[in-house]
Amino acid sequence: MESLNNIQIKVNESVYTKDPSSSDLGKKIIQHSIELIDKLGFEAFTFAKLADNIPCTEASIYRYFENKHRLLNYHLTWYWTWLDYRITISTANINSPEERLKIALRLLTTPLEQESRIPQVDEAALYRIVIAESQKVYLTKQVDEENKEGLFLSYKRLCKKVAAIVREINPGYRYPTALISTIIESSYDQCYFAHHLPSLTEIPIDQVGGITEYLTELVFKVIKESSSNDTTAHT
Amino acid sequence: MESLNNIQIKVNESVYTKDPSSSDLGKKIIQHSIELIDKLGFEAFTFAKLADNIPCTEASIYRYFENKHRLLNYHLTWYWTWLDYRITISTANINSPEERLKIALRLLTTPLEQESRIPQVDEAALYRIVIAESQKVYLTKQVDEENKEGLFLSYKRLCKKVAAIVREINPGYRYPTALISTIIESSYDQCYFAHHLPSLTEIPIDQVGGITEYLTELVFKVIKESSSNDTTAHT
DNA sequence: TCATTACGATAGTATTACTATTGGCAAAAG
DNA sequence: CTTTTGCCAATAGTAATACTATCGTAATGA
Repeated sequence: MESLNNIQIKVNESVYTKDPSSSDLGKKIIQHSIELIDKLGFEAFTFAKLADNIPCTEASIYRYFENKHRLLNYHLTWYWTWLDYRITISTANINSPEERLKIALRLLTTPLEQESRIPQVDEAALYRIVIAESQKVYLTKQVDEENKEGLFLSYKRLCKKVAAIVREINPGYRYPTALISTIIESSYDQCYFAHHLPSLTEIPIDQVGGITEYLTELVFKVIKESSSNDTTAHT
Repeated sequence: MESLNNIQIKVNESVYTKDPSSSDLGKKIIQHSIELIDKLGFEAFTFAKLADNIPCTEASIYRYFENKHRLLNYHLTWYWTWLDYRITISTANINSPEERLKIALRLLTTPLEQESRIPQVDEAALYRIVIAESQKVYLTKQVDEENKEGLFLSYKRLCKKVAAIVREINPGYRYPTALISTIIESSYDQCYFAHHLPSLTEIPIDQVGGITEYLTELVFKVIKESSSNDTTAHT
């Protein structure tokens, strides 16, 4: 239950050059970069534009983050760490693994609202960044090195934690981690599709719990113990 | 069965400025860009480097494609159109919708090998591009405009076609299109994870049919008619 | 033969993604 | 009360990127 210590959401040191939570400028970088990445998209976002917005100099930003990729990683790491924390506190003291899984799935698949106890973070904007940009953080030629540096630990921890609940419910299911990583990615995909490519999904934008319902139903059907299984793939 | 006409795999006109299949240089652009994008990754790939490789001038490439995004779109459109075609011919004359779905899922989730009847296309490299870069084609700030231009029709057609089989098997299932788009994206994700972030999946790199097996089992469990359903999400 | 198209060659521009250096100011240390 | 240190602004500069524009010529085709 180590995530309970992270009330302030500490991000892995290898993500940044200098800890942005340690200074005023650092906090402004975080806050303004969320707004700007959300507004411009990650491709069009640059440190020069961010510096204009804060305002400060480009060079100062480079003292906190090696490049804009690391900054994106910071935001996602923060988000996944915070999710992990919320899942931990929401499932504590609940015995039924089915109930715990339902709670975890709801938290995993529900867009952030501005319920925020966390000040100065526009959580709705952060969630839009997660939806639209999160894959770009590992779909690069530097994945393997960055993985060695530990830049994806928060995501892995999150998957692992929820997969463990699946394993509790049905120890015989062969793909718990794959299932949970599938669910996380799908919740982002389906949310994006609902907004931009609606013919790829039945889930409407406005229906709040739509994605949660779709994916919760999916997970429970998939992990339910089946008497016999006639779906072996190869012909 | 219109896809049977596309034996040459025609790509939607709005993707390119000038049809690359109409000239030698165009074909070289296609062929060399597959190699280069695969080698460098889409971010580091530039028209200048492609021009050096072919060799030709940068300006000449701009006569075929407005920018590198459109070129990526071309490759993915080509791939999805070809997949659609292969699914069509492989499922023709098969009565059982279950059997047709299994075939479609196998084609959707299996990496391309160099079985190629299509000359001068490095299909293994193309498949690596699909895995690592396909999301980047719609995760941009220009999605909505590009969608209006019809740049994602091939993908939508593919989803729709397979979702129709799902609907045949279980007309009561509420999310056939969402399920298929989930499957397609997941097959790319899981393949990528297996290679670069193996702790996010149980599927090993070397096991050829692993992803197909995982996803086929998942789909059939999900669409199986269930007598009663106690997995409504909200607490 | 005349017009078109295809392409190469060359040139130029604004922006991006950095790196490097200098120097001021404020807080902590001696 | 100094001195050091760390933090940041200001300035400068660079190679690469993502284009756009113009001109000339060879081949194609009607």
